[in-house]
Amino acid sequence: MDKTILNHYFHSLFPIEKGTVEKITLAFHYFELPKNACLLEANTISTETYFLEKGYMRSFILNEENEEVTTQIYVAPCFVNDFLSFFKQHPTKETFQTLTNCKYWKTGLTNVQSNFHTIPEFREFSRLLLVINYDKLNDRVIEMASQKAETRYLNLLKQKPDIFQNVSLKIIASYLGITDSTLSRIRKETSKM
Amino acid sequence: MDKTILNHYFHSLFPIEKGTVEKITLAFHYFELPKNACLLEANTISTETYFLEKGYMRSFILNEENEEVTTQIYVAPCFVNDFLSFFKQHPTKETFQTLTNCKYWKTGLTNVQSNFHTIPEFREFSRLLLVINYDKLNDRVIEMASQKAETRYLNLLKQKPDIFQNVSLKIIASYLGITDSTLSRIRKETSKM
DNA sequence: AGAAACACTTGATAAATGACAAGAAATTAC
DNA sequence: GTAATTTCTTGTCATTTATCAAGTGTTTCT
Repeated sequence: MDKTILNHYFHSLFPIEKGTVEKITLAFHYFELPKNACLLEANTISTETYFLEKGYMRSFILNEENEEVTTQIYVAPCFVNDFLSFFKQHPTKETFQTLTNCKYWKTGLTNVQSNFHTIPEFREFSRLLLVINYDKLNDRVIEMASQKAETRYLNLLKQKPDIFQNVSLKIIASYLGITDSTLSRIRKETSKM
Repeated sequence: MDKTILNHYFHSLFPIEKGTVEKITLAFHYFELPKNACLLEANTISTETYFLEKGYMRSFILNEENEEVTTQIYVAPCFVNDFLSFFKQHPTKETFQTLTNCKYWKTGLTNVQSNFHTIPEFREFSRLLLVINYDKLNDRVIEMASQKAETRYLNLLKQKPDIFQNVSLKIIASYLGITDSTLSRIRKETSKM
């Protein structure tokens, strides 16, 4: 199997020698999931870390009214993780679900731990992955707290335009923290501009 | 200087042998700041990591209208960091400011890096610190996207009751993503219940 | 002590968004 | 290919929250 995209992702985030990257990705295994499949279910413990090579997916939780609240939309290529569940071996709060057919690479916690403690570059990479994800989430909190729905929509449209061709508006709306009716109206308004 | 609280914080997050913790905190230095002082200014590069031993502080950004948006409220004891700025040596987006007199321990990036690469338990601790902070932020995004202001206020009141005695309502309001007038009305309403 | 700045509340009104329901359009299933 | 299901839009109306402005009380500064 061709690990070009996976290997390149490591390179792009932190400069690692080619041989070292290959050593790191040696224990990554390929698999695929069809559309609307479940990668990781709520209330289970995440035992693997996933690299999404191709496709779109999301994570969501159920609120008190049993409505699905989309917490994240993932666009390949990227790592997909419930960090707390994986590293602390806690049950997940969220469910991870494919939105299109998806291609993945996965590896287990044992392998991650072994690499983390023996390969300095992998340590740096791991930390950077967390730091970058933290920063993105922080930006999203700021946006949620200080921008109105229309601005958040326009930002998303600019940052991840392709999700609008691959993810239902209902899911995008719940990711933006609004109802699908409101998103529909916002789209109508902004398309005039 | 007494590093009891600092050392204990390491223990509480991840089980580390006493001697190892003392080795880790050896290069942490004590300092204090008065109320309304600036710990870390926007557009500078964070060169140190901070442990807040006592006091209250916040981070904030300026939005387009030059209004301060509080991004985080910190209650001792906890680590206070701009992760991206510190680990990637990028300029900060946020300003970190004391809200009361504060007591800190700090150490530089060189020391963190040295510990990270030589002390396995410190690596685990560092990752856990990031993971836990990521998870908290994630919970906040979910709350912002799915709960109304009154619910968010009541949750905050339950989780960090003491900030209401130590932080101005204006700052708490902007942390909740609402105006101070709205917070004032919510408090009036909920106090009747 | 007095002035200035700040924090908090409250009123009136407007804007943003949600709730619910119905219908059209697209997709999926058999 | 048709029925069933889901997605998206739109209308009406209710709720939530913002805006602006005024007034009171509190802190800070000199």
